[in-house]
Formats: sequence, C-alpha cells, structure tokens
Amino acid sequence: MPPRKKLTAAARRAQLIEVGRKAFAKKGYEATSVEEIAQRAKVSKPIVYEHFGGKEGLYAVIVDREVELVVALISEAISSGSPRERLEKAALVFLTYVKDHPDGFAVLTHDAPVTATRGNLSSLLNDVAERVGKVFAVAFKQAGYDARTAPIYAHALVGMVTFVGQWWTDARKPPVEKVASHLASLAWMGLRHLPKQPTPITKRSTS
Amino acid sequence: MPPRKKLTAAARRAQLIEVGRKAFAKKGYEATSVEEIAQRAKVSKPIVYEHFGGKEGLYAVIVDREVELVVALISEAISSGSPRERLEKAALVFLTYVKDHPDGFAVLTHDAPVTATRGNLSSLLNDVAERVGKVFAVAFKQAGYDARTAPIYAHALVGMVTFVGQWWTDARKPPVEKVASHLASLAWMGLRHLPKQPTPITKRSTS
DNA sequence: GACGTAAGTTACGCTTTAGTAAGTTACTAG
DNA sequence: CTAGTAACTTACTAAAGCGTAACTTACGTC
Repeated sequence: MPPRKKLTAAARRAQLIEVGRKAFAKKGYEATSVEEIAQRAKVSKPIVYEHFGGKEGLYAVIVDREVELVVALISEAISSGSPRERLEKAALVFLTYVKDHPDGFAVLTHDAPVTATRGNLSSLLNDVAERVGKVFAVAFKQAGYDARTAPIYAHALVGMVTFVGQWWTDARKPPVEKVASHLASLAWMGLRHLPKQPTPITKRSTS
Repeated sequence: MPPRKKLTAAARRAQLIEVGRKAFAKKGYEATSVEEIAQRAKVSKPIVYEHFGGKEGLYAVIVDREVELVVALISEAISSGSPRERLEKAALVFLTYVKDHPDGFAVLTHDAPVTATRGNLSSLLNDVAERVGKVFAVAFKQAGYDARTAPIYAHALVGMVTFVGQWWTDARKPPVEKVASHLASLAWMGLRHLPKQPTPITKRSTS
C-alpha cells in the first residue's frame, strides 16, 4: 500500500488535536492561527472547521482533554492513604504529568481565549486547592486550629507543587520521586526539621 | 480655567501607562488592541505611537515598571534578618504588592508577546527562586544536606507564596500579616508542627 | 491679537486572519 | 470499471488591527 493521502475522519481529528496542542503550547491561543495548525497537519484550513467548528472549538477540545486527565490523575492520587501519603502521591502524579505531557501542561499555562469562562490552569488549580482546603478545614477544626486559615495552607501546597512542576519542565533535574518526596518533607516537617534523606513513598532500586 | 483638552507630554504618557496597564491586565497582550487603549484614554491612536513607538513599546514600559517594583520590594525584604524573618517579610511584601497593585500583578500573570524574550511572571519568579536557591545551597552544604536539592525548596517556597497571592487577589480574605505569618509557619515548621497561633513578625494592635 | 509649536485628529494603506462556498480528488463497495 | 461518497482543496469575503502621512487645533508667549 503506497502512502495514503487521505485519512479517516477519526484519524484526522486525532492528528489535529495533537498538532493543535503543540501549536497552542508554543505560542498560546491568540498568537496561533488556524492556518498555521492546518499547515503543520499538512491539510487545508476548512478541515479544521469541519472537525471542530472553529479555532475555539479545537482549543476547547484540547483543554478539556487535559483538564480531564489532570483531574482524573489527582483524584486517583488523593483517594486513599494517610494525609502525607496523599500529598506525596499527588505531587508525584502531577510532576509525572508535567514530565510526560509537557505540551498539554504548556497549553494550560497560557492565557485562555477572552471569551472562555474557564479552562485556565489557575482555575483548575483553584478547584483542586478548594477541595484540599475543605479537607483541611475539617482536620483543623478537630485539632483546634482556626479553620478559616485552612485555605491558606491548601493553596500554599498546591502552589508549591505547581511552581516546582513549572521549573522542573525546563531542565531535567532530579527524578520525580525524589522531588515529590522532598516536597512532601517540606510540607510536613518544614525547613526546620528536614530529614537528611527523605524517604520515598515508593521504594525504588536506585540505591 | 475650563477643563483642559490637551495634556502635557509627561502627563499623557503617565495616563497611557495607567490605562494600558488596566487594559493589558484585563485581556492580556494579544487580545488588547491599541485602538482600545487609545479610546479608553480618550485620545486617538497615533498618540500611543508617538509616546511608545507601538504596542510592544507600551507593553514593555508597563512590564518593566512592574518588574522593577517587585524586584525592589523583594530585594529590600530579604536584605537582612534571620532566614525565617526574611521569608516572612518577603511573603508579606509580595502579598502587599498583589493587594495594592492588582492590575500590575495581573499583567505579569498574562502571556507576554511571543517576540519578547523575558517579561513574564514566570521568568521573574524563576530569577527570584534561583537567587533563593543559591542561598539555600550554601546553607544546605553547611548543614550536611544535599545541595543539589536546594532549588527544589527554593522554588517550592516561591510557588507557595505566589499561588497564595493569586488566590488572595480575588477574595479579600484574612489580613496580609496573618497570611504571611501562616506561610512562614508552614515553611518553617511544616504541617506537623504548626503553632496554634502563629506569631507575626511585626507586632500589631489586633488583639 | 498674532504666531510658533506642542499636542492631537482624520483618514488611509497594508497585512493578517477567522470563517465560507463551491468545486475536486482519492478511496471503496458493488 | 463505475459510481457514490467521504475527505479534501482552491479561492474567496469580511473584518480587525498595526502602523503612518498629512492636516488641524489649542496653548503659551511676546
């Protein structure tokens, strides 16, 4: 079979999503043109419109997929275990996501179209932080702390992980497990009582 | 004197910077048009070009001012005191900045123009984190910790403060001093050893 | 009150880009 | 081989937006 010239609708759709993700990841929504995406997919512009109705349609699909993915990963990670385990697993899972899906992550960090009400990384993380905050509020109340301060800690933790993830994107620094472990140590023990060698939640063969 | 129709060059320039900051804060660089800015300033488009040479010129001036301001504030905050005091002061100063200059902060959070090499909030914060990381590396070495892990902690702390700042923008939650104090507590003691009532670095008359 | 100049406007050219209408090509089933 | 159709292209419209050339108006000054 000589190289195909026409793809099935499903295959083309999938390809456009991939290409679009790369493009939006690089320049953000506004600075990326439909023409550009079409060219990279070696296809003409109307194809994009046939599949997604327009620029925002494609963007929406791409962002939605990433959001669903991240939410699923985080939800799974914090579904069980001790508080500390949950935090470490969440950090691990998020960092792994950033590592394995750099384009998707980049798309989320860029500005969303002005018309969109949601879809930013900020809004996603705020949702996560809010959920964590509610859990904290309960725990704080039981322990005799001021429950109104819970959101501060929740957002601090989410911000911590996120920003490390962003930094971690650029340069291939230490392995994810180590980083996640350090983050968990910081959150749990503070700088004052850092262990010399943080104990990873998952034992690895790396010494 | 009846209401003026013409402003001096300096006054108009200042006004355009203010108006531009608000506009860029709302929709980001790409989605904001020069026409729009001119209209809001009740002036015609060429005025903007006279003063700043173009859209990017105006944007560059606005961002530069904000970056300089933040850098100056943070530098001052971490110039002296114990490590913990420095962290708390830095958090306090940053949160205060976010509170007092919401538009400037918003501009920094949006995407920079594609042509720009720097000017993002990310790059600014990465610089800060890198500086902190170097200080940490020295301290880690002295204390017998792995100095290569220092950047993790540095970035974690910066991310912590930043994300809380972002969250704090929307809703007027607890006073800055409290928030900064909680952040410092978290960083120093960890969730495991949180004090019931964090002691603010600056004694206030509030209770 | 005339006049020089800083400040400002109108009206345009040109490029980019979102979106569409109408026609064309490659694959596939009989 | 032939037809039907799903996939695709060419060629366009309309609008938005950056930037500029040429002209006008208000203000201070003698």
